[in-house]
Amino acid sequence: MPRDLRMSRMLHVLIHMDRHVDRVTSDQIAGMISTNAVVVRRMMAGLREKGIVTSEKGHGGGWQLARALTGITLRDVYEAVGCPPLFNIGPQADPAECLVEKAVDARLEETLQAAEARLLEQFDQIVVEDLAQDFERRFAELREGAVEPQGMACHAS
Amino acid sequence: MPRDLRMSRMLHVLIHMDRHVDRVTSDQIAGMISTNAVVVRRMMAGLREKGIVTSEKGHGGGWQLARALTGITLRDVYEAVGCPPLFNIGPQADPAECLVEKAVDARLEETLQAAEARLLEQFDQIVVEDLAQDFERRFAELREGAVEPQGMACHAS
DNA sequence: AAGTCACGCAACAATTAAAGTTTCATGTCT
DNA sequence: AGACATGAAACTTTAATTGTTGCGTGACTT
Repeated sequence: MPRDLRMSRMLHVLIHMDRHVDRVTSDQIAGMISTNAVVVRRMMAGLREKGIVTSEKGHGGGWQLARALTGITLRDVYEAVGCPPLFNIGPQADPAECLVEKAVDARLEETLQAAEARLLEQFDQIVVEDLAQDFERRFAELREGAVEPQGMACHAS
Repeated sequence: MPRDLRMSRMLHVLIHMDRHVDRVTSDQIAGMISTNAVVVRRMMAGLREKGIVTSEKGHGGGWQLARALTGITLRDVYEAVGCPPLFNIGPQADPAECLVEKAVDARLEETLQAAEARLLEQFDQIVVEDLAQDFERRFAELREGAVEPQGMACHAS
C-alpha cells in the first residue's frame, strides 16, 4: 500500500477554500486533488464532524470553511481524517507469547510511541494558516522572478 | 497493508541466536516467528550483507551471529532489512504542480523528516543487548513470582 | 558415490488498507 | 417538475509485505 494521503490532501483543499473560493462542490474539490467526488465526501465528512467545514445539500450547495485557518492545527486535520496509523513499521498487533518477543515488542512500541507523541506535538503547533503563508511566499517569489506565475491554483480556479 | 514486521522479527531472532542457540537453520527460525524458511532467508540476507550474521550451506549449515549484541544497534537492524519507509502518512510521492500543494507537501515532508531523524537517532542509541537484558529482567521476574516460567524461548528450544 | 541437509534464487499467490468506482436515495433551489 | 449536490452502501482496483512452490547449488555423512 502506498502512503496515506488523506491529511496532505485535506490540507491542500482547506487552503484553496480559504484563499480561492467561497463555496465548493465535491466535484470541484475532486478536480483539485485528481480524484472523484465520493472520495472527497468520505474525507470531508471527517472535517465536518470536527466542525472545520460545513456542507449543504441541494442546488447551490457544497462545502464551506467553518473556521479561520489560524484556528485549525495540523493535529485537528490529522484527527479529522481518522487518526490513521503514523508508522509503517512496528511489532505485530496481537500480543506475543514468547518472552523475548514481548521484550522486543515493548521496547519498540515504547520508542515509537515517544516519537509519535513528539510528532503530534509538532502537529499541534502548526496551523493551516502557516502553510497558506508558505504558499503565498512561494507565489510572490515566482512573480518576482522572470517566469510567469502559472499553476497558482492548480485545476481549480 | 499491516505494519512492516521485519525489524521487529529480526530483533527477536537475534536475541534468540545470542542467548539460546549457536547455529540455527532457516526452518528453525521460521518456527520462532511463525513463518516459513524462504521469508526468513529473505530477511536474514540483509543482515548478512551488513556483517551481522553469517550463513553456511550444506549439511550442518545454517546461520550464526557474527558480532556481539552490544555491537548491533537498532539502526543497524533497520538498515539491514532495507530501510523500509518509517511513516504511513505523508504527501504523494511525485512532485506536485500546484503551488498550494507544493507548499503543503514541503512543510509536511520537512516535519516528517525531522521526526524521522529523531527516531533514527534513538535507534542509534539502543543496542540489541539492551533488549536482551529487558528480556532477562522479565524472565527473572517471572521466576520470582508464583507462575512457572513457561514460554521462555517460544517454539525454538 | 549416493543421499540428505540447508542455503540461494526466481516466480507466483495471498493478504490488507487506502483509493477509486458505481448506484441509488435524499434534500434544495429555480 | 427538473436540475443539482450531498449521503450512504457495495464493489473493484492498487501497491507492498508476506506467504508459497519449485529448482539449483554446495557440503557433510555413510
